[in-house]
Amino acid sequence: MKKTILIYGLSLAVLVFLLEYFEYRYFVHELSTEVFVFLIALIFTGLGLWVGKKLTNQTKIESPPFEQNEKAIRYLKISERELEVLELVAQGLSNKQISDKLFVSVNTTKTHLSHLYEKLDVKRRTQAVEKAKSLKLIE
Amino acid sequence: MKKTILIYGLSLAVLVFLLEYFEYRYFVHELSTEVFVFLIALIFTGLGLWVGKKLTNQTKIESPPFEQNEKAIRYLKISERELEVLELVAQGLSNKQISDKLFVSVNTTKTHLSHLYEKLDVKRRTQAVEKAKSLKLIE
DNA sequence: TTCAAAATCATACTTTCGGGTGATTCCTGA
DNA sequence: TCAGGAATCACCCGAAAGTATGATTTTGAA
Repeated sequence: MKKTILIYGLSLAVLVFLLEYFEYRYFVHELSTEVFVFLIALIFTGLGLWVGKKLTNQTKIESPPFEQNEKAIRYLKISERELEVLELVAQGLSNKQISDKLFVSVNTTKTHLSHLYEKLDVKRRTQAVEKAKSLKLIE
Repeated sequence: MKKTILIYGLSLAVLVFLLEYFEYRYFVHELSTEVFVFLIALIFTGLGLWVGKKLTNQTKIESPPFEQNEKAIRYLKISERELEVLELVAQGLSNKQISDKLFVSVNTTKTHLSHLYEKLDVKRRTQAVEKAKSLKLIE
């Protein structure tokens, strides 16, 4: 951002400097003035476009990255382990597969899920995933 | 987009026209040429920014709205009815609820789902939703 | 018109989920 | 030290989901 503005300022300065340096009056008068104005306009339209692109690109890069809603997680009192289970559920794993990944029994996974459903106020895993994503608890 | 370009072109034309009209040579020579060039640069930088904003705004408005991947749907030979079921599954509905919404029996819903799982190459509804979303079959 | 795909439904069976209850261990903050 | 939350596990039961197979009807394209 700062760099962009700097480059823009420098371009302006360089242009003015070059005009001075080459005694542009003589040079310019060999071209038609319309052409000269047109060139300046073109160059600075380009610069404007470039600057605009730089500026908007930054906002684009800032928004997409996932930002977990930790306040909601705290508010809903969802524990670490429950969140882990939730993420695996969202990946489409079965309770058995989740249990194997976390090195616990299926019963444990089911207990975590029960608590999750209660906290999220849902009845099924698909709803839990849906809600968790809308609340940005998971990606 | 077309309008934006049109306005840009018109601005250029108007500028040139005005220069002619006011016999700009005399006018301009009363200002220093640096100032004149600077003004032109400023105006067209602004125009460039404006055009850039218009153009990127369009891409911003066009990208967020969901764009269904119809090629994938055709490629996977997923039928209309199957897609409907898929959407309802993604909303966290049970087979019973889906059946009621579509006025068919649970058996029918299950049949559609079986076909879907085969086409999407998954085993469970949560996986189907996951995959369908990543393929942009559904929102 | 004919053929294939799509949509519908059924029956039967297996697996997975989810609910309920209760127990143990560990850790932390009052 | 004591209460409470978190994590762990078990057992049972019923509901939901998924698999397999087969059948009928509708529909659209060749």
